[in-house]
Parts: sequence; structure tokens; C-alpha cells
Amino acid sequence: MDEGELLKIEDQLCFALYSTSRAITKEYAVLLETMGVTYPQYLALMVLWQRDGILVQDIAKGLEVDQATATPLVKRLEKLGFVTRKRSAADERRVEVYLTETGKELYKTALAVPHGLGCAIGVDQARAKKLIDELNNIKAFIAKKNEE
Amino acid sequence: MDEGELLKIEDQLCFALYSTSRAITKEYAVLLETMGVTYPQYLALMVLWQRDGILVQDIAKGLEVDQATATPLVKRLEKLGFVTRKRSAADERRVEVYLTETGKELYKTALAVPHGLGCAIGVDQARAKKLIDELNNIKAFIAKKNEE
DNA sequence: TATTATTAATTAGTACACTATTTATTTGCT
DNA sequence: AGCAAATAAATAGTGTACTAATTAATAATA
Repeated sequence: MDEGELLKIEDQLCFALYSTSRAITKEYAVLLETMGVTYPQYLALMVLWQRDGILVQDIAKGLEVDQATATPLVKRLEKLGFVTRKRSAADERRVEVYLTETGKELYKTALAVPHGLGCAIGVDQARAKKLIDELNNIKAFIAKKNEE
Repeated sequence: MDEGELLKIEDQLCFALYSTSRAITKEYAVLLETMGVTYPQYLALMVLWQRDGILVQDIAKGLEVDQATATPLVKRLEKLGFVTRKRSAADERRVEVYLTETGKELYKTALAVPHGLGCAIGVDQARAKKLIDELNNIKAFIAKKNEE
């Protein structure tokens, strides 16, 4: 690769990830419209459907975002009526997040989303699995490098 | 895959893309610190280094973002002293974006970034190429589907 | 030519996402 | 017990991204 090619935007892995990620998020938006949530809000609900009553920081960890990002996200879910927030009695610093009945109900609707998205982006399970593994390898490499 | 597994966040391609994209952007931030630009600003400069004097909308197209995202991005680059904005004489609606001398100088520093990032995320050229192709296929599928 | 449609950029408003800082609480240690 | 360190959330401030609406200029056409 000669020098002139070095800084072409379309040849860079990071740009491919950045733009593809946003393109897929837009496809999600269409599917999530009936549920009335955004993509990050949907991710937070997915974490809660797996385990209810967790802390704000558990949601942050699940989404791999900063706690300062999770706080307003949870507040918006509360305003939408999908979760409630409750100070922990055992430790007043903690805030436990619980699904409301409406929030639990939403799970049924959400079950249709993954298949819908698979169709929307034209990727089957097997191909998705391979890509996910590749991406997780990259994330693991970065994480390992940074923990030193 | 049984139903309980269906909505696990870590099994979803989109989440892998979303989180990996952000993880890599953070690695970029370290490399771009000396240049004093953010990752999207660096992308905009890459487009300008390829072709100077383009319109705001050309930058939007290059980055695959909305024009409404490109406008403030270019303004920030102007405030940083890397570009100037000039209304087109031929068509007053258009705004042409030109690199300043400082903006052109920055190219030399930027040449070191791709290799630095390759090391930071542990992905060599060959592996990157394969992943980029996969991601471009997905984007192409979505684009084709949406143009109908 | 006068009107309508289109185009380019911007603005308005919402929602992330980040770093750094602050507040309140709890732990650890002497 | 008393005080420093650590922890959990929240706040402050900046920079993306998006949709929808607005403004100004140009193109198209009846």
C-alpha cells in the first residue's frame, strides 16, 4: 500500500465499523419504533430482562458504557414507564433498577426483533457468529493491552 | 438457539459492532490527542486531504453522516484553525471547505496514525481487509434494500 | 415570466457518550 | 472511635448523530 492510499477513509477498519454500526442502528430504529425505545434503551432493557433489580453500574457494564452514560439512560426509561429506580436499603449509595409490568410486557414484543433485524441487514446466524467472534477478539485484545 | 438465549446482548452482532466501534474510537482518541482533533474531525480531514475545497455535503457523504451533523463538525474544524469556509460565488447556497496551511501540515502527523492504531487494536492488514469487506457487504445490502 | 419545486446549509430539539468533578455513603485502618 | 480511601450516582461541559423544520438560492416548468 503506497503512502497516498494510507489515509483513505474507505480502507480503514475503524471507519467500516463506525459507519456500519450507525447504519444498523438506523435499521433498529425502524423495528423499535412500535416499542417506543431507542437502540441503547433497548440494550438496557435486554440486560434487565436477563436479571431484574440490578444496579445502574451493572447496566453500564452490560452495555460497556460509562456510568455517566447509564444514569440518564435509566432515567429516560423511568420516564417512559418501563423501569423504576430505588435506593438500596443496605447501601444508600446504590440505586436498584426494576422493570415495571409494562417493561416486562415489552419482552414479548422484543422477541421478534432479532429475526427482523437479521432480515433487515441480510446476515444469517452463522455469518453473524463468525463476525461476532472476530469483533470480540479485537475487544479482548484492547482490554488486555489496557489493563497493563 | 432457544428462546431464552434469543435476547442476550452478547450474542448480537449489532452490539458487537456498537461496542467494538466505541472501543476503537477510544484507542484513536489517544493517538489523535497530539493533533488536537476528535475521531470524526480526523475523518473529515482525511476526506479533505484527498480533495480540498469540497462542499459541506461532500464531507457528509464521505463520512456517511447527515448534513446536519457535518455543519457543526466543519465549524469546529474552522474554530481549531484547520479549515476555512467560503460561500461559493457560482452558487450562493454552497459552502466550500478549504484546508488551511496548518490543516495541510497536519497530514504529515496523521500518516503515523493508521500503523499506530493497527498496533493498538492488534489487527494486521490482511485481517482488516477481510473484516472491512464483510462490513461493506452488510452496508451494501442495507443500502440496496432501502433504495427500493 | 411567474410560480413551483428542488437544493444546500443551517437551526431546533432530543438522545447518546465521553472525561472530569462532585456528593453522599461505606470501608479500612490505625 | 476517628479519619483516609474507596465506592456509587449524579452533575457539568463538550462533541457527536439523528429527524424535522427553516432559510435562502437556484432550477424547472406551465
